[in-house]
Amino acid sequence: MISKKKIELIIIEDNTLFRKTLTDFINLSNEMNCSYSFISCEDALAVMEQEALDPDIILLDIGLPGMTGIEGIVHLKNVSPSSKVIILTIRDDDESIFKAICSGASGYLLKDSTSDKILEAVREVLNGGAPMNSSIAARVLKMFKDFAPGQGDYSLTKREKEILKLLVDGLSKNNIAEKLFLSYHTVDAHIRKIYEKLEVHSASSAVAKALKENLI
Amino acid sequence: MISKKKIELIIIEDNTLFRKTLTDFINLSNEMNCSYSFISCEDALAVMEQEALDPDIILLDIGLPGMTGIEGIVHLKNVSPSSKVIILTIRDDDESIFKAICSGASGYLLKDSTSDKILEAVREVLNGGAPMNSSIAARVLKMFKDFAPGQGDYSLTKREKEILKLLVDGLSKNNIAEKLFLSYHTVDAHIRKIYEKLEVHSASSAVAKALKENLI
DNA sequence: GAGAAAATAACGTGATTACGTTATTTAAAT
DNA sequence: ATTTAAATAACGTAATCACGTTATTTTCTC
Repeated sequence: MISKKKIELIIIEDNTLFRKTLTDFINLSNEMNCSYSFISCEDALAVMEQEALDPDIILLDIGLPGMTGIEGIVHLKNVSPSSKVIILTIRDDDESIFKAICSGASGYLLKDSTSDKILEAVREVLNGGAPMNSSIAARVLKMFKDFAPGQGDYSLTKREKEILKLLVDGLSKNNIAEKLFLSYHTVDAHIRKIYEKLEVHSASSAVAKALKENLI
Repeated sequence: MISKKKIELIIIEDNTLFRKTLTDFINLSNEMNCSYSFISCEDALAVMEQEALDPDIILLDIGLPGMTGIEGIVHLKNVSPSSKVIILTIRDDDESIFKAICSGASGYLLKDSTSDKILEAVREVLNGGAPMNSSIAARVLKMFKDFAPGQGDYSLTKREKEILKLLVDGLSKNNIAEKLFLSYHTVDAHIRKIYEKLEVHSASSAVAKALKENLI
């Protein structure tokens, strides 16, 4: 039999039953291996540093004694940059999801996921995917939409957009004129049109509107 | 046998083979029904309006003759507001994903998904989830992170942040002075400090930096 | 091919800004 | 208790800006 290198996991989870069950399940498969599991990020970090662990995947709970899993992500990625983190938690509030994603989690599963789903998620992450429960995905989409700037359309022309872009970059009218090989007056005229269309009266406001509503 | 109301689907897809195969597969299940399928949004909209169709789910391709699926979402939601749209496409570029989400898609599947996955996705959407391939989810997360502002810290003081906020709102120095019951000179001094800390030389640049890096 | 919109350019002026420089009074930090 | 940082304020000036007004050329669009 050809021996293929197993996927190395570590689990950080304070619920002993859940941790043991999951660890056992993983070790039953012959494609994955979990030799280390911890009840806190602090423990995990200490051992990982000492033993130079570099797991493929870290399954991470959020509600942990000591630092939260979310705080832990950054530290874990520090001692083991190539590890991918999959959050495995009961928390499905927007803030947890948001922070986990922003801290660099590669997946986000709820604890009611079946063990099979969890193993599948591990495979997906290693394939560049970002597995998550569809209810989590729904929240992410909602937050995403909320962030996603209200693509207002002020029917700016190409030139106007170009000049607005340069305003956003902090250039003065003279700078812009130079850069575009235009007369100062032309740039001035364009900027007036921009102000008119955006209903503003200063470069700052135009820049603010451009950035807030993604006009560029 | 108790007859339960079936989930009503419509499919908008210009590839005939794919459309027929999927329609047949759906109709084989006894929980879903697809009596209408179309090759373009225009066709779908016309019939839906005329026959007052109100499907639970619309499976929608992006690359269609006439208007794109993405453009179609808004119109479809218009004639049938309660319908949920699941995008079913080969396109996995950021722009398509972004626009689809912003237009109100409830799910985003690639065409290489199995028929079973598609039916599962339909159920998930009706349960409030947002099914998507994990590769799509990964891109969404990436975009999400990119949006999620890089909380740069320029150690602005409370007052400086307050004034920066007002600059973003488009107020002039005099306006700000009035608003905060300060002398013009004080505001001027604060703004200079802000410029120094942000390493900029104009209000526009400060505003741009503030918005890009969420300093306020 | 006529009309509309966009892009180009000019002149002037009062308002506003950016910045050099200096200084006093609180409020933290050590 | 003393240094440090923050908040307040002032004067002056050259540069820049916002905006009223007008005008030509180029490029769409119907």
